[in-house]
Amino acid sequence: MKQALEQALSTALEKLLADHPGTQAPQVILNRPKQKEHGDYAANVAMPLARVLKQSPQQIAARILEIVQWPEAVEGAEIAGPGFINIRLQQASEAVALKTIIKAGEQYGRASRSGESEKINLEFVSANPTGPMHVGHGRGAVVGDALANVLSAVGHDVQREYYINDAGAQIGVLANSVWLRMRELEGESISFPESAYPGDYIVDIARDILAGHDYQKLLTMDAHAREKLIGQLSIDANMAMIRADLNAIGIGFDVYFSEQGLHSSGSVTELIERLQADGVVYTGALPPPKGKEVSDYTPVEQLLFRTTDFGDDVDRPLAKQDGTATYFAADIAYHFDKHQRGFDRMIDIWGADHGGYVARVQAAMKALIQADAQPDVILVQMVNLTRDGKPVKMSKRAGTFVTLREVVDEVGSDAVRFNFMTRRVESQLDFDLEASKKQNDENPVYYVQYAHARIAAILRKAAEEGIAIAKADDVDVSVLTSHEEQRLISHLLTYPDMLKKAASQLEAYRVATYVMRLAADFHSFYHKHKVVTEDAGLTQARIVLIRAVAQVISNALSILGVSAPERM
RNA sequence: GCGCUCGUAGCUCAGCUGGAUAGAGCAUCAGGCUUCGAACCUGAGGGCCGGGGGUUCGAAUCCCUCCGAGCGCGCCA
Repeated sequence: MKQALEQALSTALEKLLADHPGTQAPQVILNRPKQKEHGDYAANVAMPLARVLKQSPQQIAARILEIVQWPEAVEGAEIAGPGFINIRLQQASEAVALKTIIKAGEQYGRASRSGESEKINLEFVSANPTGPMHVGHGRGAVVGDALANVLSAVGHDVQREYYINDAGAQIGVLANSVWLRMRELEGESISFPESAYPGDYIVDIARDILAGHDYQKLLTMDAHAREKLIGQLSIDANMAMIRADLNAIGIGFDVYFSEQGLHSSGSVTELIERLQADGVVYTGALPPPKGKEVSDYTPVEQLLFRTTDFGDDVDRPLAKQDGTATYFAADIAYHFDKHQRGFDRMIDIWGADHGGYVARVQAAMKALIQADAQPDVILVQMVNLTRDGKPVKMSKRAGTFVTLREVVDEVGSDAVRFNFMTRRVESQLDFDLEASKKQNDENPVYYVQYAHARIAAILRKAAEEGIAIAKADDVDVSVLTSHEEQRLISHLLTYPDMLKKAASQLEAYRVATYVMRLAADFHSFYHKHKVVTEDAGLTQARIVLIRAVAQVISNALSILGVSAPERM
């Protein structure tokens, strides 16, 4: 319907502008007015034309209305306010679309692959394999997974990828921490250094390794080889834990990509050579950092990438003083690798604390590819964990660190996932453990699920009453004329557009706000109107309506990774 | 000091590629269950959209500036 109206207006505009050669017809975008008096759809096309045509928007709108050939369902259109064209549709003319929703089922709102489909690589979470994930990682995970669902839903081919930072100094720290705990478990008295990882999970890993390996042999083996072995075993253990924790909120990946692999395969060295050949690398010393007190600053000659030529603030080191590659060097190699794998587009979801990193990666890719190959980076702001409104103090060292797994175990996957999706990623998020456990107004996830369960209950009731649910095609839905019914119908019809917008803007939270509003509309309808009544025709029509509502709620929740229960 | 993000009702947030009277939940107050699930609904009060300037027919939305908060700023990842 919307498309038909836009088409009609576009055609009218073309005719109108035939008298004005050279003027570009503005794109017709219809929206749903907030107020019922403003009709079912509104167009503002006349207003931007006012300046070009040197006529008042009202005059132009009047001309358009003279020319336009509306589709049959249009009852009337009038000019209002500063020049809006408000379109009224015939009573209940949109209700027939309910049948399409029911027929499409889980597919409603989804688009299949088309010429516009892109092959997208979406990298998210990528938590270091040195310990458990915290709630901030959880937010990134939930946002990333939902975004992947949104992008797939509109027809893109999405690969979910996890970059494992299994290289660098932190792995040495991890190996050392585990080794110290192993020795402690074997009876040695160890003073645990501050630089080591303190968590209990380190002890667990140590115990597991001892169970599978001969301690005496480990003691006597070459220290370097031992560190490598224990490091790898510890990474594997942590990754298994991370994967299990992600699984607990229903998240999995298509690809786990190892940073270590980039080093061992020579990709990092090759990349640095490539950059050297391009002449964007030099040896030099960086100026001291600004605004941060560095007492022992000593300039160091190192291999620098001239990222300032590509939009960065300062040049960035590719190699450390000892000659080994920096994390940055590996990360460029990683992004280059993704590009070589043939993706049309890559999206990275990072925590806000990595914000300072965006410019250099994009600069690097610009230097390397000389095309539009920069990743879209989505920065997810912090999560402030509270309990009854009071901040939960977290300190890794004091052992009061709250992990994502603990939160999920306490409040449940659905509540965690939905609450993480109710805000834009740019906004910091307060997550209250107690409020998220409450099954009441403070917790939107149950509000939405309740609407779904309520519809299931009505359908059960109808079945008890012996009402056979008619095929949607055989039902006359034109009787759904009340305000509440019309509202629900028009809201249901915007679902595909909402999804498209969420995809194009990379804003999956729109699905959550959408489904909350839909649930609200349903609850209002429920209180005003009975579905199962004496009037058999009306009953069938309303059953079609609520089935469509349940379907869309279920589809939306599925994208968010939240269950749509029949009973609660 | 510089960069990124944010600032909207008492609280938490939508609305931001400019459009009509700025919305929702919580909290407060007043109502609603003999009737399909009250984990719900209806109504009321509550706003210099952080301050100021600009762009224009029109600004919460765009630009500049100031204030405030978070994050980041050498050879960690």
